[in-house]
Amino acid sequence: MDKENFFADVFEVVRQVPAGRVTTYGAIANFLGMTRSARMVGWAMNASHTLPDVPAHRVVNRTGLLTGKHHFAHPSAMEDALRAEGVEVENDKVCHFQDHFWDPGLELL
DNA sequence: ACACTGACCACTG
DNA sequence: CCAGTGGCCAGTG
Repeated sequence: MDKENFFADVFEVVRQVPAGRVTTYGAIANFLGMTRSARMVGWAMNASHTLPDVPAHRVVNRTGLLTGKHHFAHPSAMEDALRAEGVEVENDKVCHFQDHFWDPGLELL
């Protein structure tokens, strides 16, 4: 765990998220021990484009809202990708979010 | 070197 | 129940 590996940690966790599942910034931050730094997690996702296997579209806020959809190549890319994986998205929000929620510290651990 | 911003979350009133 | 405020880390102007 080096100083610069903060992003790598986030990317790695996100990379472990199975298709059809969604996680939250807070869950990742909490898993890394930075519950209060959830903002950093989202900001780290900004560098996710540097890696090919970082499904940022599976990362949403704690309400299941696709907050970062506007940061994708296309605004609809996020919900489109989620729908392609079987995740129901309505009004830029994940339906049955609780059912699709994937906690790294609960299932990954 | 200082200040502001950012794909957020939790607590308090 | 809804609104407001604080906190965290790192990067950029």
